[in-house]
Amino acid sequence: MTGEYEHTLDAKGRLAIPSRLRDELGSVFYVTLSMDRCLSAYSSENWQRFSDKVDAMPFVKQRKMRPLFAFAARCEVDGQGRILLPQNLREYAGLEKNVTVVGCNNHAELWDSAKWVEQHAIEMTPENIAAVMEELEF
Amino acid sequence: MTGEYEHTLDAKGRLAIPSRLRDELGSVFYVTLSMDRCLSAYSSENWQRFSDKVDAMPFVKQRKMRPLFAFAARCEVDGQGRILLPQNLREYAGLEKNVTVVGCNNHAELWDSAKWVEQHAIEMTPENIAAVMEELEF
DNA sequence: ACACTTTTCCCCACTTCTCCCCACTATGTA
DNA sequence: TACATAGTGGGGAGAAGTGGGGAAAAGTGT
Repeated sequence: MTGEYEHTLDAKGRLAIPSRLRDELGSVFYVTLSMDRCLSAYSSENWQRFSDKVDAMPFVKQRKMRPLFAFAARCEVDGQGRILLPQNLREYAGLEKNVTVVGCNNHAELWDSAKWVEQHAIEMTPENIAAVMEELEF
Repeated sequence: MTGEYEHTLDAKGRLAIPSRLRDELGSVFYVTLSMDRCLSAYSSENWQRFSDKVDAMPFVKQRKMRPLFAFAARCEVDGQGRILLPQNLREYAGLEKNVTVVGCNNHAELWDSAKWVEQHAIEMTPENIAAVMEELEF
């Protein structure tokens, strides 16, 4: 998944999924918390893989993973390609009106547009790109 | 199982099961004690798996598991999707009126809403989320 | 054994919210 | 210009959650 897409959250808390990402996410996918006060969306297959991984962990470790499940939402896209984003997730990520959807290879991230602009400014410098490529050994 | 759902315990001690979790828990499931003064609900299949696991343990260890069985309740959901929660379990978890049901991958947890808010505040910080994701390597 | 209380369970009624559908606009394409 | 696709907004049917009445079942005491 690639690209950044600016969308708006309507009064009912619905968010349109960019058509470019719709195929890759599928008609049912999962949204949960992520770092930096953003949300991550995973396709059903990736979520299942993740869920199985946690299932195989010892009990005490499973408990630490709780927030990722407690705040996860199973989202079904409606006829217009939108999902209904639960309130608690919107609050966590500070989503009000303008939301930027960012393609991140195996998942998509949802950012408050203003926050994304800041993050974006940090990540998009030639210095940072150089550092990234270094790390990549590509 | 995912998501957090706020519900109310009525005067008769009945608790509505969130419709999103109903399919996964089934029409008959098991509720027992858990850590942090909360209750855990397991589907019949998962309860069986748990029970088998304990069965395979040495005798002395099995004895230590006793409270989990002694206080477990077999719950059947009624026509309106509710269960009747035994008094002793309600007391253990301090459930009075407002209950939060939390989806935790392979089980659901029942919390007094006020207690959950505290727990929630600890787990939901970006730092904790970052630590969890690190551990998971996902 | 009987009456009486308490608990459990089934049914109905009301309110709220989710989800489905239709309509409008903007943008891009032939 | 006509057409298709993507994104946005809103109305309304139906589901979900909540509360309460009353019959059946279980427990208690005389």
